[in-house]
Amino acid sequence: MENIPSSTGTDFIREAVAEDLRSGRFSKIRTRLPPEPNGYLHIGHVKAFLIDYFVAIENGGELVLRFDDTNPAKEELEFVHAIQEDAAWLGIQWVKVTYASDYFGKLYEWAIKLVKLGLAYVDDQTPEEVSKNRGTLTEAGNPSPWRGRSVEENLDLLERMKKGEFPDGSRILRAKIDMAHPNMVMRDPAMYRIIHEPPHHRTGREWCIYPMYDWSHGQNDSMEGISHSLCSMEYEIHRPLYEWFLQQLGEFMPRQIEFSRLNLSYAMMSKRKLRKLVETGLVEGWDDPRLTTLRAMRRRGYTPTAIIDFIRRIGVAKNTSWIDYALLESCVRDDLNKHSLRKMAVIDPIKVVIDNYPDGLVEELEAVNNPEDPEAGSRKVNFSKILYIEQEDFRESPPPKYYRLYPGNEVRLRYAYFIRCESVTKDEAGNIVEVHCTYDPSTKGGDAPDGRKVKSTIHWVSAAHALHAEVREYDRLFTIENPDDAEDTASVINPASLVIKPNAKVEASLAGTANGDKFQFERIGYFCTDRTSAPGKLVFNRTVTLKDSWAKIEKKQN
RNA sequence: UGGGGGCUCGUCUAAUGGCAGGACAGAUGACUCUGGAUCAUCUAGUAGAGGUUCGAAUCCUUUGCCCCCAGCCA
Repeated sequence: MENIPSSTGTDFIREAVAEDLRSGRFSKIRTRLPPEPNGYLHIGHVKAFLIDYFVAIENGGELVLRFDDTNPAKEELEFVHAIQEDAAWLGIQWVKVTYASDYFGKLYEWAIKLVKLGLAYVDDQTPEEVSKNRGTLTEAGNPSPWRGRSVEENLDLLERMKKGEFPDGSRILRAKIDMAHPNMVMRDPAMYRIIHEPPHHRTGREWCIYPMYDWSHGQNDSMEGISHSLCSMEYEIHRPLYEWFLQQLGEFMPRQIEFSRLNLSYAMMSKRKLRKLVETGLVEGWDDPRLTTLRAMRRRGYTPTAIIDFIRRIGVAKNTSWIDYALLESCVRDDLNKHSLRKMAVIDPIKVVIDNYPDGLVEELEAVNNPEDPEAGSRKVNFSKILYIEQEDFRESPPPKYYRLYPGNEVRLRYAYFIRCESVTKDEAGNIVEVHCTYDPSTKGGDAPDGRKVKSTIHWVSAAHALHAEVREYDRLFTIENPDDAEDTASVINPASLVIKPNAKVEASLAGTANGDKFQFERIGYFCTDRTSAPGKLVFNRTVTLKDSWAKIEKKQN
């Protein structure tokens, strides 16, 4: 996959892995991608995924995609497909796809082993009792009255739990560790709980008990021969338990290493809140281009290269960090600048009439496709007497430092001619309906033979040849940096996060564009063709704006 | 308050006892047929206090602040 840049530099995880290889602790690197199929992938997952992927391939190792499907109440087949599709789009490659549920049988055998070792027991307490007896952060918990059951009774009860003899919530299997442990995770953690409904999306009704994360993840890692189980910081306190289980079982022990998760400003990362956002219709769906799900970013026009570059640039560490959304945008601009074709598009048109240009004449002018890439070649654009330019590019009374078109000023029409504004015509309400200009025929192509300069070049389209289009301008979805913290999501939605421009005019070469095509509309920004676009009804999404230093100047002036 | 983790320019991140560097953001300028891109320059940081050392972001002591953990979620 050509769009996977090899990652550079090092970090504490790569150093640890290299050291493990040197010391012989592991001879082959195998990592795993552990998504739970209960939602769509978002930018937060991408960091973890790419660390797993790159750590594997940089060391000649391999990656296993393992779905963590241990809770039938939350997981759906739909997400199993969507996750693979999104991860593949990013360019991640795995040697095989597995499921935690593939190992339910073996895991059950291991549980029996622990019971026989006297290290696990069936607890009949209600969930409330279990919770109450766990103690608090500062007080030890109380042992369950069922903690002392015989191995035989535990074995019998576990078998019957598995067969479905008991209702949900009536019993659990717990590890017997230490109810007074200062780390709450070690206070006799639950291993299996009883769940009858709904049936599991892969194993159906075969099982009535399902393992908890702690009693599944490490065991699966071990069974699959994972060398490094890389995860986020919140699992750090689970590591003692991860190691305890495998030690008691005497099984192969992978190394768990934790790193800080990605926090991105203005992005919603909470799966629960994200789902609610979609379900309440505040956004168009999981691929609404304002979201930071992978499919939304794809629809917005973000590229795998840009996203991977972004992850590379933020680094890997253990600090709690908040990444500025501007960094992501910078990566997107970087990639798109190098690779996207330039087009002329006028989003808020105003009519320009070239008074001294011959009626009916149409000229074909040469326009460069991508100044960053000579191999992209050039194209022809039609020029004629009546044009559209951007409303912003004309001012009847210009502010200081405004170099664009205004009465008496001369500018260049990109790849065409120098024009000078002579007058404007207005309707009864005083709105400008036409800007009248004259052109200098000797400046054809954009250069004046007498060597005179203009301070500004503006884009344009020929009215007779332009295509009609709808342009969707996106901005950050939220008004606050951390929308996950907002009590009421609806109240922090940025009302200007989507502005639909229904009357855009674009150059004729855009006629055959299809879903996902990416362009730079010169002087405006990067855009891509939306999936709802059709030949007679073009729709473009704004991926990201160009940097706009005039907007900055103007803002300062106000 | 118990346990675990963290604290370096505004934001991320390097420096592994020896010149605190890079990126994004910001500022200024050069260049330009995109007020884009590019290039150059600048601004800006070791949480506080002690100590060890010729030398400390790094080692020690101590204080402060932030994050995570009391699901039969992952």
